[in-house]
Amino acid sequence: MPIPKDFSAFIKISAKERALSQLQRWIIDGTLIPGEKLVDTELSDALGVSRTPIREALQILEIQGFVEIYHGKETRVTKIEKDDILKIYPPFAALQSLAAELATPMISNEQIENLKRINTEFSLLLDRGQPYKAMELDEEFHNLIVEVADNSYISSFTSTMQKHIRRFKYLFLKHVRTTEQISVTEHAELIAAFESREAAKTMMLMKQNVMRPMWELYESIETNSFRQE
Amino acid sequence: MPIPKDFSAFIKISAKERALSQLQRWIIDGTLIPGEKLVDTELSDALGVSRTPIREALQILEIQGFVEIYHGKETRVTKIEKDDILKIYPPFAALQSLAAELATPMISNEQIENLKRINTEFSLLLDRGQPYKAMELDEEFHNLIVEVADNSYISSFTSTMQKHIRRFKYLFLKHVRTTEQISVTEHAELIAAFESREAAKTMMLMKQNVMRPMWELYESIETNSFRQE
DNA sequence: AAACATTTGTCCGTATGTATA
DNA sequence: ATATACATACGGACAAATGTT
Repeated sequence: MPIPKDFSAFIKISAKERALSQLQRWIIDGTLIPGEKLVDTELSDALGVSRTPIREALQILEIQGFVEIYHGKETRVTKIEKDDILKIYPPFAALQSLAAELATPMISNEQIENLKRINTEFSLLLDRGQPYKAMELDEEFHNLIVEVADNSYISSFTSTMQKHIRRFKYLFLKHVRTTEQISVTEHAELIAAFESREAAKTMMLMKQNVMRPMWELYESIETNSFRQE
Repeated sequence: MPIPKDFSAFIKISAKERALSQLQRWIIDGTLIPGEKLVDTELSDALGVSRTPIREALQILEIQGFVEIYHGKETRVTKIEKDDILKIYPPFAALQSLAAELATPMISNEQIENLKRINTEFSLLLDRGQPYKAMELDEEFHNLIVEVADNSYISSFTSTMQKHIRRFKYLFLKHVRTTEQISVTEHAELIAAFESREAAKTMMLMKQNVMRPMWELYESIETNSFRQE
């Protein structure tokens, strides 16, 4: 029996990849706090790999905007403040809206069924009071649309932006209480617009669905209510 | 006399930065052709640095979408085909349009004068038959607006997209004959909309000014008229 | 199938640069 | 101003993985 060589369960993940995703997780969930100094020798001890993959991971994190490397001096987790939310959301919304536009003529019935399934699950998790899980389903909903849009430039950028948004929620909200049931309704409207193939409508609804939480978040945050070096 | 330590002329550029910008240049101008295999030892010889900064540069180029690293196997310059132009422009236009919207209430009279100056120069270069120089001025025009929008997420993404577009032009057009005089007019209309602070109009005009060249380019290219491995 | 050649991935020592006493 | 401590940047050697003969 022929076994495919790179069957996903057996893909070997490199030390660099491990370091990258671990550091990313730590920065997003606040284990590594904004402004914290990162020393590669310490990180390499902590993660059990040498300094090289750590450094490579840090370079990538710098490009993604999660750390700042002061040439020859030091490396720190990027700071973040309340008003940053106003900078992150608009470009994210613009590309999500574009993704919706591009997806409108492309989306299959099967994929629409999938969106419905995700939205039902999303609603259920909100009812059950599982906001973290619900957030993940919301992300899944949006990512499926990006996938349908089939544009690697959009997907790579939105994936990074989504991580920044997630970090923001983790840092500023003790309990992620985003996206109330109104989002479920918006999703349903969006799905209906996909079904009737109204691109202008999907664009508008998508923009709304992304931007509304921005204002809710912004107003629910007291200034300086967050940990920082 | 006190000499500022980091006066720009004396800033030391790291080996990684040099390698990155050189490789980027080579990929954009077609010295390194699509699909070409990149061996880090060869590159380190060619650039006179060790493998470490080369590898770091390649990681960044991978994120930017200029090379593909096949884990443990090989690294190649990304391929590109005629239809890619249809994927690159829309997200670029979406963010440029957003930048215009954000810049509209922020732009100063001085910055508007600057746009006019750039557009005049741009027009002059087109008349003189200097399309490369003209392209640079066009980029300057758009970059100034992005700068005014003051959003690092937008600027980092658009900067990468602009490089992809430039690469596209270098690979597919023997003589960059982009942006005829119609673009000068569009810029002038855009400037007028900035002056009257009409955000909806600047958005629309910006989108048009970015997307029109896409179609012109697309139709001026015969299929498979480009070098590739 | 197995040894080889090639290239990438990782480790770690050292040089360089920066900040502090 | 000089020396010292510290962290990063770079280099070169070794290990692991892949493809080939």
